[in-house]
Amino acid sequence: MRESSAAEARPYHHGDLRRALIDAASRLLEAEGPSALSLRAVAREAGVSPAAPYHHFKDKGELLEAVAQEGWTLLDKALASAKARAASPDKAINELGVAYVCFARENPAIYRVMYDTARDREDLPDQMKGDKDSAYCKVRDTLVEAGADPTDTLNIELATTAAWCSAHGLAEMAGFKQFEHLKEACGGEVPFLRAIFEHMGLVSHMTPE
Amino acid sequence: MRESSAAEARPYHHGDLRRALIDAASRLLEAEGPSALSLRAVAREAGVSPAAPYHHFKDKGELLEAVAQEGWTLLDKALASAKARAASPDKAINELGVAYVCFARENPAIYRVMYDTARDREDLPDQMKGDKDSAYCKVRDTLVEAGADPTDTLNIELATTAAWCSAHGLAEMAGFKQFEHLKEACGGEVPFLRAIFEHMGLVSHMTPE
DNA sequence: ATGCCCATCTAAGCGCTGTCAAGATATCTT
DNA sequence: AAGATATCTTGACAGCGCTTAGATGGGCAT
Repeated sequence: MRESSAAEARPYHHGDLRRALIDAASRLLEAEGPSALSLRAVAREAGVSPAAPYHHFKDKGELLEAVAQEGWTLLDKALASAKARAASPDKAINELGVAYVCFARENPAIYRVMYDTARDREDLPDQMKGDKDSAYCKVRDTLVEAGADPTDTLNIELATTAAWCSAHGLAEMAGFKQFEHLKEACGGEVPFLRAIFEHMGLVSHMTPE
Repeated sequence: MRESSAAEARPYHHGDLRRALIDAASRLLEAEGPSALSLRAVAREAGVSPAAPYHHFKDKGELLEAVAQEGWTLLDKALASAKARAASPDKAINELGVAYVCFARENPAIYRVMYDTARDREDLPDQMKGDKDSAYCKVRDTLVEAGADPTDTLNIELATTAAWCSAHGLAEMAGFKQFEHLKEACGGEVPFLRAIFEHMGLVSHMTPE
């Protein structure tokens, strides 16, 4: 009776059906889109009966939450490597933003699931907001490194929130074809994103000029 | 054979089932949430058989598109009256932003449907982007009135897009309970929104200082 | 090694869904 | 008055999420 730990190490019949289901769901999700994903299809993809998933997840929502968790982990990695790549601290925020949007654009289905499950609970996962080196804290620390006053916590939190919301809004809208001509005028999608983030002026309001 | 015009004036049996279905859908949507909305429930609410809606809409998606259309019209009105209320041009953009987010927070279900249907087609409705006095143009004009150079069209479009994305991101995230303490610290939801928009600095980058 | 326990998986079924085809009914046109 | 046509209903199909009951087989105590 040691399956109370976070992840069952070695289930019985299938090997690791929980893992297989999450993978199958991610696969179908990115292939068919979030609205087309059914629990039965996931079971089919994993080669088990339609009722099998219910021994590993309370319901469909819980499976999606597990998929979303994976997504937040991936996003965390993407942001970490973007921050490592950034040349100077005051350019790092916009680079984080670009990396954020690129992640969302490259994994549209999982990105959608991440926010859909979060909104259902009106609660962002700890992974994003709570942990010491979460994505949120990465943004906040970057703002401080860029010159924001670390003692003015309200202002820092507001700025971090502003940055996050901007990136999320851009991530959701960058796919609309109305912006195609703007992307071309900027010379590609990434330059377009950079230009938008510069317009948002996320740093200038934090530094004591 | 004059039903080819935008809205059937006076259909046969029901009176105006198309209208009644849209209203019923809006009602159920705001009451039960987007995920709980079924076409059959809409028909039930309108007092007709489950197949009746198919004489007015190709499928469920087309009904939702009609509901979304109503939403864009409502949003347009909200933004127009916010702009009329604004004291000075350089404060108007942030006021538009606050009004935008308030609309989304007061009509969460319809707001979701607006963007869900738009994303399905990767295409925003003309009502938002195309028309001469659409919501998009309202934001752009406000930026010009606040001092942006109207001849630099690329810059204006980027700034308008940046503003729109920021507002949309904020609208989607303002519901998360992680931000409750920030709202309290700011003295309410609207002051919180104002503070965030100020951090986004949407105007400062447009005016030639 | 045997036998029990229980986790895992399957089979079958419930009520729901979106959608369609066929038929009934009311309105418009002539 | 009669035919055409738009509207609405009935009945059906496949698929969905989820539940219950039963089959299967690995882990563990004896």
